[in-house]
Amino acid sequence: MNAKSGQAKGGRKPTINDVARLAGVSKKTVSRVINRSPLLNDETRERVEKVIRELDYTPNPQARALALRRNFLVGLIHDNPNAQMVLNMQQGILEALQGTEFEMVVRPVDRNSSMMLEDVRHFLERQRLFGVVILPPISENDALARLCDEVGCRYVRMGSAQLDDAAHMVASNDREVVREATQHLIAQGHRLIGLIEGPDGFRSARERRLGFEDALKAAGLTLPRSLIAGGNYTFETGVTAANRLLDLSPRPTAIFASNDEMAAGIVFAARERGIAIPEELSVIGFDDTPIAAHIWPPLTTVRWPIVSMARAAARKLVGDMTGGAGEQPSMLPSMLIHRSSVAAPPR
Amino acid sequence: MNAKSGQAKGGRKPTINDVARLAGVSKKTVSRVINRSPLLNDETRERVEKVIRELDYTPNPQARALALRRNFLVGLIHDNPNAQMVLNMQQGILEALQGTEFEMVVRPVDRNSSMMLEDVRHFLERQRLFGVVILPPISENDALARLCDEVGCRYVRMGSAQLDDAAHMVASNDREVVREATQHLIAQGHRLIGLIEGPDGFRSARERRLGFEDALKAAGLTLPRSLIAGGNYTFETGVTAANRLLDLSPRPTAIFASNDEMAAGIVFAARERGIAIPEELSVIGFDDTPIAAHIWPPLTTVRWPIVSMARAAARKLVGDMTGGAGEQPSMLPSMLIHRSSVAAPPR
DNA sequence: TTGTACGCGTTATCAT
DNA sequence: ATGATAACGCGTACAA
Repeated sequence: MNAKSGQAKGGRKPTINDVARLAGVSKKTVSRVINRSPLLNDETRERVEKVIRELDYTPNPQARALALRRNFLVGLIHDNPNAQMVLNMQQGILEALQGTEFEMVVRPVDRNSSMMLEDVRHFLERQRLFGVVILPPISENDALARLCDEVGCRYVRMGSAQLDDAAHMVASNDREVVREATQHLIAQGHRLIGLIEGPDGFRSARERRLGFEDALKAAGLTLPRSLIAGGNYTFETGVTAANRLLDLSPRPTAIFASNDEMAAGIVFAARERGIAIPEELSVIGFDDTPIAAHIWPPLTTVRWPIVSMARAAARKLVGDMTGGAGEQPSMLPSMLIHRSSVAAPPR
Repeated sequence: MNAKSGQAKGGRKPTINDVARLAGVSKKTVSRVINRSPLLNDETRERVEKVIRELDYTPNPQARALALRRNFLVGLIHDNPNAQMVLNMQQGILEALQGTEFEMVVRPVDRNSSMMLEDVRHFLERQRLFGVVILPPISENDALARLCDEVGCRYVRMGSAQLDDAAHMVASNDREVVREATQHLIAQGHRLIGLIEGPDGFRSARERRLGFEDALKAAGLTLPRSLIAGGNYTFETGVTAANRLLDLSPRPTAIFASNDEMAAGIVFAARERGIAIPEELSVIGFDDTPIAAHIWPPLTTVRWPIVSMARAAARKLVGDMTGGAGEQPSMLPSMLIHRSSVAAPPR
């Protein structure tokens, strides 16, 4: 006679055996209830579910992971330097995982490390994650996506454009919304508009630049190379790039920066030089991170629907398990947020 | 004859059985090698380790979790609204976990929810975490710490003062460093110094206020109630509180804010009113989040050693396992960072 | 539709 | 010091 023949007691948490015994069925039947097997007598199911409720039974995740050779963990792979963005993504993912049996494990990677792919492979193979959500910019790495496929790990990538099929991608319409933003500047009367780009090789940088160019082209404006400054998505490079643009003569009357950090750098540089914003210089950023609203003047910027995107990505990942939150969108629109950093150019 | 009698092949990852067979020992012996059992023949150990290397064997975490009734996961419990701080903590924890078998799972909680404790209990009991790191301000909740004890989960709390014994706490010296910061203002000649507090019930808010008062008292200055404004650690409450203080007559010539967000609010409010910083108003913040360096003028502030604290906390948690990074400190000092928001008062 | 017997990969018990 | 055997809690062939 072993311990299991007794009632669940002594602090021991109830197991599937306890449920089976009390419900007068076999383990397998309980297992079927847990896993929502369709071929089950309704009556039996209800009896089992009743016992589950009474015992407050929850399946042991470790045991399930071993048997299924798959953990109930969703990984978040990122190499994003922007804290607010990463945290918003985490929030979105966690919202989607709310009430499910999934947990989120975070895995930062180093884009520039030669070991990156090997590290991730090791991670995925060892932990047997249910799936991963990959944040930009590392999400643009196709080799990483292929690696996930190889090791049999589901994935959803987030980014500024459709880099993958709908099942594996949640994107925003960066190009379109930047075109809108630039058109807004043009509509205010600006003709000499500078651009601070994101780093080479980033899809987001490219999309935003394309949108910028689209707007100028549509308005019949030319874009001299000198009005484009390179940045690295950091505040410091924003300052440097802004200084270069503000040294120009004639000086641009407006600048679009590919993200808020760099836009904050513009404001900083302008302030140092005594250039008034928006009276003498209009600025538009991108992301709508808190800094955009907290500097002076508050920045007109583009709001990336980060939380919704992350939520959609996570739902896409676990959707089939949790009984379908239905089809998840693969494209979520950004929108222009009007604050106080844009005005008509000085006359 | 079952599959295991063959060589490890066909993409199957090697198991402890493969190692045992090839090394000509039993599973248990391999297990002893993995778990660094002291009672082992050196010769045997080396033979096993050689096979482990050759096979590139790694123990299956899911199986270990089931057998040990303990997952190799470190939880991060937080209710912190400051993204940069949370992400820095994550970074510190991950640095400590680097190269170990541990992963980090993130768990935000709602301080104000009546279900908070129940949720966390459920989480801890289900996931059988190895341990958790608890971030402020939820780390100040003693009931949460007791809960961890109850369910047999190790924990380390982070905070602004020693709230627990050294094994369960990593703190900073907020009170002392705020005293220093305030003394710096006094040394510049300020006599009318305002304080924007953190929210009631936060230990950090209390410690920082005490440090502020310490300095005034030591300098023989009085602190009229009107010079203390309440805040909520948010930018917006910083603006509101600053406006109240700046309406005073005579107006304070310096303000210490209990965090950078609120300090940024002061700068914002001053800018709206045309009050020049630091010429007409000196400001000191706390935390040294990026915003402090990115607004104009760059903020003098206190740098919290967040990453180091988190690293120490995580090491404290897993230290006994990973072969001891030695004793971890329970107190890490903050330091004053001098930038451009402090000057002598106008005469 | 339901149950039996076994596998998942590891650690623990108790021998020797 | 080492090994045989039984847990750990759940899923799955395959039989009934």
